[in-house]
Amino acid sequence: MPINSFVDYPMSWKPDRDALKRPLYLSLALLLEHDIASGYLAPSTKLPPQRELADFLDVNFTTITRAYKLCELKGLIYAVTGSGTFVSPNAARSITISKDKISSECVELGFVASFEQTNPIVALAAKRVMEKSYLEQLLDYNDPTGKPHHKIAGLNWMRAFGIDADIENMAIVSGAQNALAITLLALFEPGNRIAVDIYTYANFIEISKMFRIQLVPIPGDECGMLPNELDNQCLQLEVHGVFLMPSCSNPTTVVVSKNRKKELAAVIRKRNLILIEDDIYAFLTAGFNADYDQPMFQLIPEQTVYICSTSKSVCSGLRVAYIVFGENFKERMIKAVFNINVKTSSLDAEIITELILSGKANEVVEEKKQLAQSANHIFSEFFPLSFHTGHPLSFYRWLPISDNGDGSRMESYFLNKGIRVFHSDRFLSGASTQDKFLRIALASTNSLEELKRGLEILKENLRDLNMYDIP
Amino acid sequence: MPINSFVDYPMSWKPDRDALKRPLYLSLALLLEHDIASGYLAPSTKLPPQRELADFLDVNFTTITRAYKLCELKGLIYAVTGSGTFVSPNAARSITISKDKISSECVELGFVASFEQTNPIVALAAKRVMEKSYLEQLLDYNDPTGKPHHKIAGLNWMRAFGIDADIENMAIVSGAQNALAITLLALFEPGNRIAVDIYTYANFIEISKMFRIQLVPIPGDECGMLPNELDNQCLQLEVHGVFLMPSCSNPTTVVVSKNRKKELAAVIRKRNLILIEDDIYAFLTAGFNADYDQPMFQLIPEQTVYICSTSKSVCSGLRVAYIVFGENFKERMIKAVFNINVKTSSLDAEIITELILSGKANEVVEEKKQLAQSANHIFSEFFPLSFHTGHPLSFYRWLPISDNGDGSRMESYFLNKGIRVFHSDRFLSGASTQDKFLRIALASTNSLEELKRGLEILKENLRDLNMYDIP
DNA sequence: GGATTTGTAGTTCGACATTTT
DNA sequence: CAAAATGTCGAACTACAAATC
Repeated sequence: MPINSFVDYPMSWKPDRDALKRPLYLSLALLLEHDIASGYLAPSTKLPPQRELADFLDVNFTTITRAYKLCELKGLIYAVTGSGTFVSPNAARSITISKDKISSECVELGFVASFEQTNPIVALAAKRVMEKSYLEQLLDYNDPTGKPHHKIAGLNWMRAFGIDADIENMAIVSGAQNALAITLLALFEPGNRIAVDIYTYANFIEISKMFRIQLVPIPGDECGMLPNELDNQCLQLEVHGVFLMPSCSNPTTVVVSKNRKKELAAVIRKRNLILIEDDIYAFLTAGFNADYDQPMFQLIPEQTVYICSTSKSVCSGLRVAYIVFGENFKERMIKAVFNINVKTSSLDAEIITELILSGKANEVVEEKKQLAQSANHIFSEFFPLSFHTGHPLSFYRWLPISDNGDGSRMESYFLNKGIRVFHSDRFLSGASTQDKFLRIALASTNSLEELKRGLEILKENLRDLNMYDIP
Repeated sequence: MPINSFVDYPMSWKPDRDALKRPLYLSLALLLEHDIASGYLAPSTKLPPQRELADFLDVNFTTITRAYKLCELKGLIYAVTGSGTFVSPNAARSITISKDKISSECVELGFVASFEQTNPIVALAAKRVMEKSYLEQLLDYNDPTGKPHHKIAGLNWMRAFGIDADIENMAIVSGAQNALAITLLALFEPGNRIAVDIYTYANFIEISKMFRIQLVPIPGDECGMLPNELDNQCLQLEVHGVFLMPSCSNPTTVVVSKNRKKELAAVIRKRNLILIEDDIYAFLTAGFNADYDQPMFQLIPEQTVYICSTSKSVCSGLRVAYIVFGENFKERMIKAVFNINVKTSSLDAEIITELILSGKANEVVEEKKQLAQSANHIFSEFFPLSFHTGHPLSFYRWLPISDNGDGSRMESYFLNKGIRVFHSDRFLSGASTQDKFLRIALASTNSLEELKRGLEILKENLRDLNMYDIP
């Protein structure tokens, strides 16, 4: 195609030449950002190639590179060498998932909570903590990375998952999300790249955007991310890290197999990547899954930040997570903990510690597992997916649908029908795919009865929309 | 001076030509970083001008610009157009201030705590909270920016300082440092500039470094930052924000006067800056200082993030701070709260709320003020500085010393003598100054007796060193 | 106060790698 | 498998702004 073809084949985006001010690259980036935000450029639209747009605007093509790069860092577009530059699937809206207020009529199948029915046990432990003679010592600035006895309890807790570490190599922080923020700030720089599953934790996508870290989507199979694909991407781009949730990937429910962990660890070692291992669902997998051996941290401790939150396993409202890291990350991690938190409330940590040491935490876990089993059973009755290979106790399910429409419109549709669900578009780390899914939270209703009501609505509407064609 | 003068007048830094790999700019930056970290290039060393070094290495001078820029973003060096490029005073070490373990023999006059003697009152409130019938509701994922009744209590609390806002325009986060991290992530980008006092909060310097935000030091007088100087800097550079602690600047104890607030607000409005108003010491100033009127937030609400932590006023171990922001920052701020915290423990917020609503928080404040008055009185007996113009109840004092040595060596010296103090170098936002100080924490000893012991050691040693020549 | 020194910022150039055709 | 399309990255060029002398 000749370079001047834009007369015959109109470019998908023709910025107004006269609207451009100097500096050109900035002005151009702002124009592009505006046209994406306003919806004028729809997700997945292919933008003009750098050279073509440069020719049209009569500037050097690397000026376009710069403008595109700015927008790419903001997560608005993504570029593939050889193919072109495209508007991101999630460009126009925030995909942050949090417990927003929704109508109380509405059944929550979107945000994943953690069977809050077990909280009375936690409340009891909180009361016991208040009887402690050393209560006042929990109220000062000391021990910013956590009181020693809190850390030891944490190590005890994680030993069940196979973690073997020293209290010097860990810190207590305010939940998994907080741990991710600390890790990204401590070990990565703006412009760095982190490899992730094609569908990955939506809040990780969002926080990466905020920190200007680019995600590199890596294909996977039913055993997790494919080591070869990871290795290939590292050859092609400079990749600095990998983010994985091996015990139960969010949103796909994939469990990384023992062998796959070893293969992935080998690539990570070879390519000298930093592994962020979010093992929030370790309690569901260790001791349950026959194939489970140990976290990846144990395979490559010097290159791993292991994150173990108690918000799914014990209690979501007490913001306590453990971070475990190798010696070479220690200084940077601890500095980031200071800079983001100063410290985490020792009171919350004390309650979790009390639960762990008294054995009540295990009771809670058992009860949550029971509830998860029941919930998954209910789900399977509504949607008997013969090919479900994910975690059998997952707190959410990944439901394939046939759909070509807009993800957010679909979510609104269901919201109107009385249930909240999340469309797979929210979880896309890169380009759009053919296959579409809904993530259905099983752990967020007040009762299993309510869950059934929600799934009933879901099934009916999927039938009506002709989107669920599996028997 | 001819360009080739490096033969006659040796350059302060002559990187090994052969050690350079491609990419040149990166390799050069790493070399420079190494030579600074190793101490080979001492703080305040003037580096060769870009063109001179370029000539020496036979590359274009903008390649040097790039290498220098990289190091500047890391806070290792700073550049002044017309004057040259210099190694930062704090380049080689981290200045993060946190409550590290120090020998129990040692008197803590470095880290500023908050008269932890009042914590029994807080412990009582914690116990009362556990009796609440709605305890379990504090343990779930709901209300990520804070429960409505917690927010209302926060607004009540801040009303005493002159804050008038809506619960929609605030969030509860985990302490002031956490609030700063959230604000920087939400409203600034890497490479942005924030104006600060020449001596400013050390942890703000550190966190800005981590977020790759550059600080622009602005001179001030006994009423705070000078509006003209701020205005001038905005003319010269693109400045995006200002960081101020108007009620009692850390470390200088300067209180920004009513009029100065207005003048500064005018410049901030004119230059369209974002004001980060860290008002952690509002409780010491509002209702005490006759000149006090209201926070700067009230003057320019649409351009301000107001941060009000309870860790100095009520309890340091409960990590609770309120952030108040205008409508145009709301969306970005709330998103950042999700991405860094998900939420702050409602249990901690409930205890603070209980303290506020029961009036006990005010009791705590009164007790801390009493202690602060006594501590300041003791300090003045040891060091009768006639010219002390700062806050009379400040939790720390800013002691001028005559010294030309290395700040960290001086700190070690005192540590060996049995006290921890912080040298003014830690608080430098830019180039070194002539005047040197020590920041002496008054609120961190277990008793006023211990404070006296510490000040005794301090005074003796300053005399021995001939650094304290004021009667 | 004008020339010089020094740093900043936007743009262009060229070599190169990958993907598509 | 070669050619074309497309994006990436390091380096150079140029205009300019501020500080110094």
